[in-house]
Amino acid sequence: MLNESELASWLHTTLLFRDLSRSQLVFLLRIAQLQTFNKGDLIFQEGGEATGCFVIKTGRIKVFKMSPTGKEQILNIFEVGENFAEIAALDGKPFPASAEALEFSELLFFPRVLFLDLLHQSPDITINMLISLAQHSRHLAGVIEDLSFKDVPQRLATYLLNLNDPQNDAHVEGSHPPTSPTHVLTLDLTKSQLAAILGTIPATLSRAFYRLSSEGLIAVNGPKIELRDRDRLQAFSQSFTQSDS
Amino acid sequence: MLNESELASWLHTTLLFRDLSRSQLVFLLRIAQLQTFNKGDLIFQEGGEATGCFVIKTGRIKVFKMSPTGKEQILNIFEVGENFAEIAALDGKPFPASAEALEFSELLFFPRVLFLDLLHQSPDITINMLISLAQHSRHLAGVIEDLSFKDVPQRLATYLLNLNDPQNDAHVEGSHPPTSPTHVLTLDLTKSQLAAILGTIPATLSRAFYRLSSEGLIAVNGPKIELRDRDRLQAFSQSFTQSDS
DNA sequence: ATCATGCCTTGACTTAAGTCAAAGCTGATC
DNA sequence: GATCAGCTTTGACTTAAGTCAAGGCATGAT
Repeated sequence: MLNESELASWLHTTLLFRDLSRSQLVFLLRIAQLQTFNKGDLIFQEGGEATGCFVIKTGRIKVFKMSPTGKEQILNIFEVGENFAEIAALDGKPFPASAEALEFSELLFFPRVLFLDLLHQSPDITINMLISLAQHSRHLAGVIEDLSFKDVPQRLATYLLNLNDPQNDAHVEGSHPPTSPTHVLTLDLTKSQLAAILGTIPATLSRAFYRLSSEGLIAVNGPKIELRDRDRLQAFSQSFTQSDS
Repeated sequence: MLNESELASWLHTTLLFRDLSRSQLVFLLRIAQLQTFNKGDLIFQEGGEATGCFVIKTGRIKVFKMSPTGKEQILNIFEVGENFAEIAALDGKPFPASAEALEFSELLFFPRVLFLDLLHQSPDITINMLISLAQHSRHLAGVIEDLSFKDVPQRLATYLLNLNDPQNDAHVEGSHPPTSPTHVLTLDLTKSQLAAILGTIPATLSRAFYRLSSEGLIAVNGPKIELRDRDRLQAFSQSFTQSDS
C-alpha cells in the first residue's frame, strides 16, 4: 500500500505519533491513506460531514472560515508534521472550517471511525492528540485576543515578530544566530493571504505595511521584510489603541 | 475528606466523568480538592503558572482575556458540570486566560500532576477530555468567526438566538414548548458582561440593543428580552455587512 | 426616606477600517 | 519581447464603533 519503512520512520517525527513503537507505527499505516492535493485544492469544506483527521507529510494547509460575502478568515496554517481536522473527527459534527492546500501537499488521512478506534486502542496517541488540541486552542485564543484588542498595524507587527523571534528559525535570512543586527524575513504567503490571517483585507494590510515602514519599524521589499527596530516594533505591537476601550 | 457518596454520584452527571465506574469515581475524589469562590473572586490569572484543571460543582465561571488598557474579552462562560483550564493543565504552559467566579461557586480542583497521572491511568477520561476540548475549540472558532465577519448588532442577534433556540431550555420563559408565539428570555449577565462576550463595550452594546429594538426584532425590558421576530432576527444575524469585505 | 454606588444609556466627537474603483507591478506564457 | 492575469497599492469616500463625559435609573445601605 505505502512505502512502509520510509513512512514509519517519518511518522516518528510527527507530533501525534512521536513516541510510538515501530510495530504501532506500521499498524498505523494500515489505517492511513496517503492523499495528495495540488495548490488551491479544497480538502474539505466548513459544514461538510466529518470524514477524518489529517497529518501533513509534505506541503502546507490553510484552515479558514469564509463569510457569506466572501471575506476569508484564516484560523491556522499547518505545516509538515502537524495534524488538523481533529475536532470534527472527534465529535463527528460538521467541519467547523474549510481546508485548502497552499501548495502541493501529501497528507496522511485517517478515516474517522478508524481514527476513533485508534484512540481507544492507544492511550499514547490519545494523550498526544490532547496536547496537540491544546496547542491549537491556545492559538485560537491568541487570534481572539488579537482581533479584540489590537488594530491592524499592531496585529501585523505581532505577526512579524512571531515569525522572526522564536525558535522559528525558518524564514529568517539575517546574520548568524548569536548577534544578528538586522532581521530580514521572507513571507511565504501572498499579502492577500496574510490579510486573511490578520482578519482584514488586502487594502487595509497594505496601509498597515506603509504605516510600519513610515515609522521606521520595518522595511518592505516585496515579500522580504526587514525588522529595523525589534524593540520599538515590540512596543508598538502592544501599545494602547483607541480600538481598545 | 469530601462527602464521597454524594459527590461521586454527581460526578457521574459530568461531561468528563460520566461513564466511569463507581470505584473510579471514588478514586477521583481522592485526587480532587473542593474549592469555593465568592462572586468576583479571581480563580487564576492569564500568564500565571498552570496549576490544574477545574470542574464546576455549582456556580458559573467566566474565562476571559484582559487588554493592557482594561478591555475585557470573555472567551467562554462555564456552567455546572463543565470543566475548564484543561489547556494549561495539559501542556504546563502559563494560563492563556484568566478565570473569575460570576457567582458563588464550588469547584472540584485537580492539581496538574495528579490530573496528568489520571489521564495516563484512565483512557476513558482522556477521551472525554478530548471531546470536551474539541467542543471548547469549536466555540473559540465561532467567536473568531463572529468577531471577523459580523458587526456588533449582528453578534448580539446571534447571541440572543443561541440563548433561545437550542435545547438550551433554560432562560426561556415564554409559553409552553410546542407553539410559543413570542419568546422571552432573561439575561443572567449584566449588559457590561454581555458586551465583553461580544467583543465590544457597554456603550456600543446599548446602541446595538436600540438598533434591534427600533427595527422591531426584539423588545427589551431590563434583563428581559423578547424576540419578536425570530425569522427576521435570524436573517439579520447573517445578513451582509460592510464590515465584511 | 435619602443617599450613594454601580450600571446603563445618550450625545457629540474621532478614527480605524471597509468599499469601490483605478492604476501599478510582476512574473508567466506564447 | 509583448501581453495577460493576478496581486498589490493608492485614492476618495463612508461608516461602524470606540472615547469621553454627562445624565438617568435602579438597588441597597444608612
